[in-house]
Amino acid sequence: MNISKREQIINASDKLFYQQGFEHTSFAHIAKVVKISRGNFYYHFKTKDEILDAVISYRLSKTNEMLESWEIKGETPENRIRSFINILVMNRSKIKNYGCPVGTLCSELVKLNHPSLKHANELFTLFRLWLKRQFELLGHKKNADNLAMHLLARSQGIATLSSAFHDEKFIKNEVNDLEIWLSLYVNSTSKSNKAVL
Amino acid sequence: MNISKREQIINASDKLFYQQGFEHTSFAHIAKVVKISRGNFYYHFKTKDEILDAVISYRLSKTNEMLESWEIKGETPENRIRSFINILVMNRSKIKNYGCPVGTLCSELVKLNHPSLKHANELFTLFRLWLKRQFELLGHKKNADNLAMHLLARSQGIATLSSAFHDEKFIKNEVNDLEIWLSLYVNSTSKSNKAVL
DNA sequence: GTCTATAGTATGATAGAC
DNA sequence: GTCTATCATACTATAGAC
Repeated sequence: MNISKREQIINASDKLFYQQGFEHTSFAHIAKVVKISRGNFYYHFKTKDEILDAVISYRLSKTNEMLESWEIKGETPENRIRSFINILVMNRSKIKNYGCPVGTLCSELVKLNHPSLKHANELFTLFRLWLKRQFELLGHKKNADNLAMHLLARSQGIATLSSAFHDEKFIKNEVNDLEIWLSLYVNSTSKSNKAVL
Repeated sequence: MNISKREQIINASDKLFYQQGFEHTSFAHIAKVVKISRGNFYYHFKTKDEILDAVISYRLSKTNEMLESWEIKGETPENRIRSFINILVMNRSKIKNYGCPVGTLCSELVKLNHPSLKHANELFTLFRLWLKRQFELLGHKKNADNLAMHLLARSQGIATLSSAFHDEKFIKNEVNDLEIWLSLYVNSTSKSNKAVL
């Protein structure tokens, strides 16, 4: 199983951008990991922004795969949403160390006023639309997008504080709350539960 | 009213670190804003990390002042917590553009593995302990710290998504939910409301 | 496709004149 | 206290040999 140099670069960049941030990661650093010279680098990517876009595209396709697998695996919308909530627990160690890969990338690109922010944002939109559909299937037609955004925001906040305080246990506490929150929205109309956000 | 060059540097850095991020902001950039030469800079601060620490200390003292004013102004713990929630609305324009100054700084320092992360974290801790005290006064003795962390996380998530989607309206929606959430915790024991997180 | 060599720029930081 | 000049380093990026 041979993996192309290009893919190796994307994989390494994906990891490094997550762990060290985009700007802080240099060509030299990526080249060192992939074990190619800095000069050879430019055969594969002309600019650093090109790598960023490739990494975002890579993450988008991985995310799409994940959402599709949840779609197949989860028998009810509730179970599918639980799959989303559970990535916080599954990745708690990484999140504690580096935060959420989507949220921290977008935050950085916002500050850099980077043109690829919109591209990175598609990662959020992917989750947003997927969650929205699940909530619609639960009967929350009008409220679905708000609920999706609410759940995304809760997840982001959990990731931010977990990494700031370097606290894994906090994730479990909050995920527990999230699951209780979700159960209140299962098999209920959006009207009757408006107050329980 | 003369403001010292040192203070001018701290003010400018505070703003620039917030808007552009710490690493992305250079001495040259700060010097340009303050209108001093890059060389003169080193009379006031020996290293860039020294400025960061000064900025964090500055933010800590400003935050302390704010919390004390809420303490005096707010007649009930509920009102004081509402003051906290309302900074999201008050600063919604800045938050939309640059996120939360505390959260985004900590996120960046986490990625940089920067020694001043602990110092920056004191900003979170300041809010955390203050909120914890308010929840204790509301009768939630055992749950107070969890509630404080929960509220902090909710705020962080709101700020992150608002800036990622460049959406101000989302802040108002979520703040509305937060206020409903808070009202459920006013004059109630922690037991009876455990399920309404 | 991979390498070395190197250009050009910006950075953090220092020395010393005024 | 403020300035100019300068250094060493790291970076993105290019040119050209193999």
